[in-house]
Amino acid sequence: MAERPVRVRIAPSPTGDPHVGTAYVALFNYAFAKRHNGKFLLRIEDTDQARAKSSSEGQIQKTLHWLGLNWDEGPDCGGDHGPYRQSERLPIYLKHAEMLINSGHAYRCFCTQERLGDLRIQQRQQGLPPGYDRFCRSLSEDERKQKQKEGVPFVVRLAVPTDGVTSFHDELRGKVEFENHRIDDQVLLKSDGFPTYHLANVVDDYLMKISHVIRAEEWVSSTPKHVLLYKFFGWEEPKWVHLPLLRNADRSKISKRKNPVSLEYYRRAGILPEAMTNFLALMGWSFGNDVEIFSLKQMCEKIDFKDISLGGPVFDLVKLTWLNQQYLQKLSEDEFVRHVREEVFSEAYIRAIKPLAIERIAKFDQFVDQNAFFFNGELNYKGVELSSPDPTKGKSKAEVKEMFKELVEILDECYVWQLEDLKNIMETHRAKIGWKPKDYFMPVRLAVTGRKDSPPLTETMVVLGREMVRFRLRDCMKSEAVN
RNA sequence: GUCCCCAUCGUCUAGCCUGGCCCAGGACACCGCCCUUUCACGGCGGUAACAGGGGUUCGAAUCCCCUUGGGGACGCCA
Repeated sequence: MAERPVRVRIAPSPTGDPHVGTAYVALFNYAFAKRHNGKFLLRIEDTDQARAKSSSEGQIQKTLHWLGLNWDEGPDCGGDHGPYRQSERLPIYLKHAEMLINSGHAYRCFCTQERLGDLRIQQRQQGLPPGYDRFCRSLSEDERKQKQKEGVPFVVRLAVPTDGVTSFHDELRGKVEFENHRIDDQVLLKSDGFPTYHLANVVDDYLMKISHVIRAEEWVSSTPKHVLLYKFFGWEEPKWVHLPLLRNADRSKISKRKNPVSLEYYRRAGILPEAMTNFLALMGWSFGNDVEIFSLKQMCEKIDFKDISLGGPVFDLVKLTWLNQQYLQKLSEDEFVRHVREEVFSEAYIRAIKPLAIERIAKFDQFVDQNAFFFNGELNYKGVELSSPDPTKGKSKAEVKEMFKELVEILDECYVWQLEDLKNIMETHRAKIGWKPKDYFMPVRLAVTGRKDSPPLTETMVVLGREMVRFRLRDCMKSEAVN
């Protein structure tokens, strides 16, 4: 097998905020491309119509640029293998799905969501692994034609061989094998005509001449489906590289419930991009010779899969902070001033604060003290009274904590961070649990601002931003104020 | 539950492939000392790990097997 030119990609799905996991995988792809004089592409996987968010793609681009992970081909800059947005490639997937149907490697499935749901419940009850029972695979030609004529909605499924073994070589782990009878007949084309990840990803990787698929470990178990697709299309497989998964402190897969995962949060918190990429590089990879502080460029010169360890690394804010300090200390005076001006006291931010602050100050020298919480990251909740010591007059610590827990979860699902929506959300929540406004809003105010005398709460939350508000509520829940 | 992956200090890791140089090295955190009119930075030192059990071998953190533990996947999400 001749060595192909290195072409790798980061293929984020534009749902929600750009994620540290995306940056992590992007970093290794980028470094590997640079190391081998290859190309690094950005491809937007927006095939989930329900979850795709229009603002997200721009955020992803902005954030990757912030980190210095610039791509050679992508939706903004083009390239020879575009378009680089999957929603613009629909006919391609349709054509390939048809190719598979015609070659007998895929089939139309007319089963309803209800039937599939029932099937799953049944299988779970019987202790069987959930999966499609291949009902439609044995439909006769006439039955199939009849259903199509009637216009019954259908999906296209992969016809996985019922016996044999599918294996692949993972560059990090070696040979990984799966018995075919355990592989589900994966949906390739949804009933809305959009492809699933599996089809779109394989087709695009092939058409975009991707040489190495460097992605997170969560994909290992679906790789055999991808291998099968390459085989059925008669295409040469890429090299497979599955990076370890970033973890929460409890070692579960990193999640927004247990960690700030939004890159935007880290940027706002004053983490320098150099520190972030350096830190991410340390997750699973080591530079060698006990060197811990190195630039992206240095990493690009040295990256090698053999230096990646496979234990899932815990994303440790403390070490990130220390690393950031190292970079911060080395900033020149000009860089320092620029950063403080543009990131900490940016004009836009001060303008946003102005209407909230103006009523509460008589002299400018009061501005900083009154509004410090707009510029701080974590707050100190020591001695903050969120609850009432007298249970007849207010809520207990436990009640406040429970309320925060609920609110945080509501806020987690809140993708539009806008005044009216937020007001409604919180008012609805308050009404639902039947708390008096004072009992409800004061603890939230204290958690979010650290003080009783703040500007209007919801307005303040809007200015602080979703990530900071979520972070502070969570942080407060860990403090002695509610425990 | 089923399949797959993983396993060195609390955390990130070096060493493992090519057994001996390892009673296991570095970093973060923590503790102590020094510097210092404070704090921080910095310097020096310390506590702390080869998950367990079997093999193989003169010799195992390193190779093999089992157990245990952790994680991931099992969606018309990616």
